[in-house]
Amino acid sequence: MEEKEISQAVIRRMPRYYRYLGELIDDGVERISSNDLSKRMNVTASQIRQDLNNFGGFGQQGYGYNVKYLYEEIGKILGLNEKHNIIVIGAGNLGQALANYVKFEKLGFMIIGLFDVNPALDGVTVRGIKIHMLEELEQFCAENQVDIAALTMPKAKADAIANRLVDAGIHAIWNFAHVDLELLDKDVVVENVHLSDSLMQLSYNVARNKKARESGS
Amino acid sequence: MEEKEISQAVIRRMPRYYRYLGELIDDGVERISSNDLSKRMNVTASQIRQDLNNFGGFGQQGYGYNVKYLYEEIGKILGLNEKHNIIVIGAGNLGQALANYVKFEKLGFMIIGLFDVNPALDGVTVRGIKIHMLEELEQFCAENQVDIAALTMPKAKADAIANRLVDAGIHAIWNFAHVDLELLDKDVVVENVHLSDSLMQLSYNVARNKKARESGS
DNA sequence: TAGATTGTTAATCGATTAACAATC
DNA sequence: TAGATTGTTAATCGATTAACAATC
Repeated sequence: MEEKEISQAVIRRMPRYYRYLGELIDDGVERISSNDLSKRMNVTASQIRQDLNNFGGFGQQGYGYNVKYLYEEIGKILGLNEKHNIIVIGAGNLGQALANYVKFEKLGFMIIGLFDVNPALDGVTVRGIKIHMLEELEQFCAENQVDIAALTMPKAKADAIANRLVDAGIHAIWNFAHVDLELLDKDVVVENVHLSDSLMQLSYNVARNKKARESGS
Repeated sequence: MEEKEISQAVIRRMPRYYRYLGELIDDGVERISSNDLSKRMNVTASQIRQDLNNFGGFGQQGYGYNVKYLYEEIGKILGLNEKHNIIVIGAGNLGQALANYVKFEKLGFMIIGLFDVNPALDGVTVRGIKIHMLEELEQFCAENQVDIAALTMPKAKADAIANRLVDAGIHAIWNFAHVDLELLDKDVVVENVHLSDSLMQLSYNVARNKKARESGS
């Protein structure tokens, strides 16, 4: 039963394959070779074949890959064959933006509740999703199947709430707070979205690009 | 004048160093060794020294690094010594959430305008920032110094608008639309934030973790 | 000076690319 | 069957870690 660990570098690329395959389906393309796909996606055909073969042989020699089949298989790999219930902690702008984003539902990620400390938001709904007070968190988790918690509150509170969530039995955190969560319990998956980090990376590349433009040209 | 290219793997880590150094300053710490920092950040001391030495020698043998100095130098590397003006295309939930996020301003990223096609939003302000109609885009760019454009509109429109932005002289795009932008002009820096990709990566790890828990325990 | 810790070179590890035999 | 294209092994490349001489 030894499962070989697949690197996160590979995992990070899977959603992109999934997206391109979805577009191919929309375009009515039935099959595609790793070579053709590599040209569209700007990666090497080798990488595509290596990546996919981490999970099994989805293609056929002399034929290539069946687009629809591969799309579905990658969906399964990414866990999209099951529904995931999400709660959002922090019903500020970002939290409400997430609640309003219908795209996630199409992928099977259902936002089933928002939580905040601001009494003015108590009972307010966003696209039909109710905002609860934070103190109801544990009870809500006991009464509902919650798979993922998205953290959008200020970083000062993130650690404490993350640990409350873990205690309430949640094993997955989508962290938008600008901290590295310190979770004593190791059995938790954290995915960070650090917007300001991303903006700083862009800023670095802007400066570098500008420099190159000024000297290079 | 040959500039050695620094890998994006290194660049991606710089904002994290910057954040930890900021916290050390808040804690009143004056100096730190790569070894102590490595323990806090959960990386190797070797990596810290290698990363920093891409940009120069900021430390001192037998002493370590001066926290404040290193913080400022990394800030400069990331371009935070200059102000950056941002416009946001798409004044929906996400666009407005970005406009409301004061954190960016503290880092020198000023959002100076929002753009949308919805006439109902024309002239509305978000935290004092005005929403313009999309057709005013070119004129706005001509009259204002715009450094970065954040794209938060539906993906169908993203490519066309990205090219308009490039034509209007913008060299940096912070792309939240779920497409890979195809920009004919190569002199543009793009940073992607694909929230659903990130969610799918989390979903994969949830499934893997669950499997491990069920068999492993 | 002795001790500490950097900057940097060398060794290792992992990820990507190339090559090709297997096979549809 | 001949041609195409995969799955997979081998080669290369790049990134991370270890080691240590330089030096504060």
